[in-house]
Amino acid sequence: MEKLFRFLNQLMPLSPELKADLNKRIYKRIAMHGELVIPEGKVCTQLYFIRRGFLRGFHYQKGREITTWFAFENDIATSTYSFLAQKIAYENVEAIEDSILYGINYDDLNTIYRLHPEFNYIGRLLTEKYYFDLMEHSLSLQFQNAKESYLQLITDHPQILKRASLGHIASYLGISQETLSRIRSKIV
Amino acid sequence: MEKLFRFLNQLMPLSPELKADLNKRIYKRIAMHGELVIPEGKVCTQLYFIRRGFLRGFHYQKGREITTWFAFENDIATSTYSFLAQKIAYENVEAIEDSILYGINYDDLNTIYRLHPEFNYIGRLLTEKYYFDLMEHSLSLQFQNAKESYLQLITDHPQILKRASLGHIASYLGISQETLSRIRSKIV
DNA sequence: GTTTACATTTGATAAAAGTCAAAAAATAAT
DNA sequence: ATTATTTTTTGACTTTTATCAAATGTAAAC
Repeated sequence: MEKLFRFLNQLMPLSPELKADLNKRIYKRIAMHGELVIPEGKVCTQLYFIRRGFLRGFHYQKGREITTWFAFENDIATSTYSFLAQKIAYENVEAIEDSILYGINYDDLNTIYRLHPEFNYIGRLLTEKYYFDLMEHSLSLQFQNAKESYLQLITDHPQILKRASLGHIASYLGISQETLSRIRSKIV
Repeated sequence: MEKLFRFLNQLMPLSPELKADLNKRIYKRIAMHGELVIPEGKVCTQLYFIRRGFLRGFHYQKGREITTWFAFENDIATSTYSFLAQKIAYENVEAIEDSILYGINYDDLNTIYRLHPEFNYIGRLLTEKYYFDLMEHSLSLQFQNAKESYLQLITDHPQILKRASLGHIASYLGISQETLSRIRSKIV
């Protein structure tokens, strides 16, 4: 848990009381490779900090899996829309490597926000960070062709390339797996 | 300004002091149709609430304009990445209808956040809202074809359809203007 | 080491979307 | 109203990407 506090502390110094209140409510969870950390179909109540490992968010569209994000060490992961809006999730979260997570549930997090209004600053900052990430992904989808998107992924997110499967990467880039395979063969 | 306070108040009741501090720092700006409200190439220091009108965000890619968002009455608009990260803007904001805006500058907004930590809650809430909007747009770009994206725009954002030009809408959907025109002719 | 399961590549073909150029339609300016 | 300007549509053609099917490669399980 030390690593989570270091992470939060670098965003904003945490008071001892805030630290204690967080400590009381955060729990540890292990997720093995292939494990569905958050399932679709019900309201997602858990938010996770990734201490170690690799997760992805995906959902089904016309019978196929669409991966919409990847998350690593020091990232926050949840079924975002469902967690924030407290509506039924259509998004699944899966561990694609053995992972160690620190979790907090929705009500507990809101209790923290209520008891420590300054914690909203961290909430705002993290939401902004993930907004930027999404913006980057979205721009790549909007005006780049398959090859350009792939090249950008190579330079901006080599981690994803190394650790995710071709199929997951392809759907993340909004292209078919065959197209990605062909692009890759031409580049190397 | 009454309308802005009503908007904020419905997110969280504003204390009289907060209201006064906002009042001191918020100014009014008129932007005419075609006016560049925020230009690229320098750090964006202004955030606007749209009292009335219609704006779009766009940037240039391979010599062409790419529209990434539209914003209406009761929306917040700025060159998002530049404003939040205080980095050089690559995004322009243009009024595509005569508009009335309420603005605040970056330092003043942060003064508000400092003097009134609870205002971070509103900041978090609004960031989350725009995160959802972006997510919706991004998903549409990722796994829908041109026709599906257009049909979704018709049902989800008829306002955009009515008020934006074909070229703007096409680039927003990530397709060429000719393709959009052909799709439209087949549907009607 | 062989079998089984799963992931990736390759080939042939079809569908979707882009490009360039010109015509038509809609708006704005005089 | 007429002209000028901008926006939208249409046509011919090219490029990109998807799809389906099969082959190959890789890794785990027995």
